Amino acid sequence: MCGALRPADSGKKAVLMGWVNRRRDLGNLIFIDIRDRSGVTQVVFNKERDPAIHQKAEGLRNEYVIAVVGTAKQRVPDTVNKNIATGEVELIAEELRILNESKQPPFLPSETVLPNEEMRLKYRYIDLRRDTMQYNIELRHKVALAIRDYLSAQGFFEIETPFMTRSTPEGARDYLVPSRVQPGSFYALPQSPQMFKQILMISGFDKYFQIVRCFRDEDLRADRQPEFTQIDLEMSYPQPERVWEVVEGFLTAAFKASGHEIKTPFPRMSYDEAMRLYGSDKPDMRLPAMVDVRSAFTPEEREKFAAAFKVSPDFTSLLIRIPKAGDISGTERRTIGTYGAFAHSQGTSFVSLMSDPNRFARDYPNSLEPILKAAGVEAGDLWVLAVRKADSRQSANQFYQTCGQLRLDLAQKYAAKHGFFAKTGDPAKDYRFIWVTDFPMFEWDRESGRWNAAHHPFTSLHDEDMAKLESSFDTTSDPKSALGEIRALAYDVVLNGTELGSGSIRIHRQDIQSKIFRALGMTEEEARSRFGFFLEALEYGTPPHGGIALGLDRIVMILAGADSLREVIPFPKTARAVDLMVDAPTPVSEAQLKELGIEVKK
RNA sequence: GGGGACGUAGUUCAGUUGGUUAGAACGCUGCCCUGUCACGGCAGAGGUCGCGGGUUCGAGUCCCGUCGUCCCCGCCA
Repeated sequence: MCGALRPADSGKKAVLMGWVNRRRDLGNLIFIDIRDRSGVTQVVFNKERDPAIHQKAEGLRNEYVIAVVGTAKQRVPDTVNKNIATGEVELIAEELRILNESKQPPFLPSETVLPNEEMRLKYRYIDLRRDTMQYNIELRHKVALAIRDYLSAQGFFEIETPFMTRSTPEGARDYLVPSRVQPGSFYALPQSPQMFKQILMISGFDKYFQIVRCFRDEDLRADRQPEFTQIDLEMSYPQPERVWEVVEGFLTAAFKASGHEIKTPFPRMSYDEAMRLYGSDKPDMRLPAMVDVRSAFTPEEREKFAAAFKVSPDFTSLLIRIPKAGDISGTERRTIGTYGAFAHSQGTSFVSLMSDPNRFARDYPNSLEPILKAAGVEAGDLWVLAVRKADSRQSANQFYQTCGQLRLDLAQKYAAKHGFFAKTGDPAKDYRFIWVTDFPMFEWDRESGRWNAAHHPFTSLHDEDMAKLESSFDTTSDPKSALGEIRALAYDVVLNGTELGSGSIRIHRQDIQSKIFRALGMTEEEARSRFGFFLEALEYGTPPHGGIALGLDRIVMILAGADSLREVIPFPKTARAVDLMVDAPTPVSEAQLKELGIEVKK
């Protein structure tokens, strides 16, 4: 391998095969860096020593594939290259074979500046030759392997489930596959193997996992691809804590595989708390929480503030703190709230911001100190007070969420100053995990005017909330229904503000499952027609069970320090869900369509 | 569906107030060079300024449309 030679090998014969990474032609002396996935080695062609082979080497160009036979030699001290692992040796070429030539590539893998992503994706095979991509793909392999090994050792079976299955209720849009044998009918690609893994529990495979591709036809983001890989698992008879333990176990193994020792158990926080403190159900714990400072106002100044901002006297006032943002000009301060997700979410329309410390000190001199103290503000920190406009129809949670977005926008803008997103080498700081628990069971869907399952309709609820469920059947089309207060036995694992995975304890009794469908405004007949097979299965002795699924791509992305899933997926799709290399999707022939009984509207 | 950024040589970019022949670096071609390692030196080739339309005496530059890539909102049980 091209990255393997060491001083101890000097004098040995070696055969290296790989690409010409760089050539340095000094005339009678030619150096070639030969590269494969393991690294690079310098090969020397000396005209004096061997004119024939030297002449052949003159014809070498970037990205030619060659085989070199030679003798490894320790370099003399002042010619050592400390930048590469093989820098203390070189290969004295004795035989050179050109295995294949290369056209001039649109860009070179050895180039330090990246071409734009369109180019990288179109010529992905060249892009993947680059060090970082080779590293990321290797990392992905190691992480997946570590997880497989861990789960297998814990008694989990990896079991495959169908890709061609039936369209699932609710959730994301399905990718559909037309049936030729039954024209007009379609398979759907799984958004997740949810029902199959529950069926596996009913089938007695009490510990299941699968590293499996899932498909969702929704718009893409940097951390969302239409096909992505989940670490999916399910087990019988667990408390949530047991599921968390398994996840913490395989994440420990996965992080160890990439050289990081993480600490378990992860901290836990309820959904309500996460919303109040971070304005998000996936809090980024690397940054300070938001603090409600309303009680730190003096009574008089609270009145004054409420009047000035036209809010009721018991207003919620969140202080968002960005540490060490340093001096910020008035002009810059006025742009707060005009960029990023906060502006996009129309936060400015119902959230008022106060971000001028001088003005605040002037108008509320007696409250300043207690407020800054309550929020832990230190010199050099940027802080913004956010209050909800009185006439707003937005819910308290929407207010928290919007403030949470502002918190992230600001943190991103001043990342270079506070440095909380930079890797320190200390896993306890670099990787802030948290379990978010007790999600709401249902969420109101304004468009369809009914309640939806927040997680999915097979999620269990807290025993104590059962009464609320049973008393709410008359209010299933009321946005103020008590359904909104029911807590699910659902949990997310979050890392640095990214949702890694989501799971729950499932419903294992048919009578409770029916009640959930009723709450979702579904009649018995509708439920039967949509997943009758599943309801029937529940009636044949279903053990209590629960599980979770984690995004492998996201885990690897964070470990790789990448900003996009495309850096850890060999063949990803663009924001318009196009594969630029193979040019998919494409129209298909009339004949193909006809066979499937499909007519395309133009 | 909506908002924003970008699109100039093979690649990464610069291109002033609209003004004569559109530049640089890397890559490419040729020549020189025996210790380079992002080798160096000399010479050279390489451009439908994404595409279409408009304004203008004159458009890479201004306007409209369109296509593509990226980021975000909506969406993502």
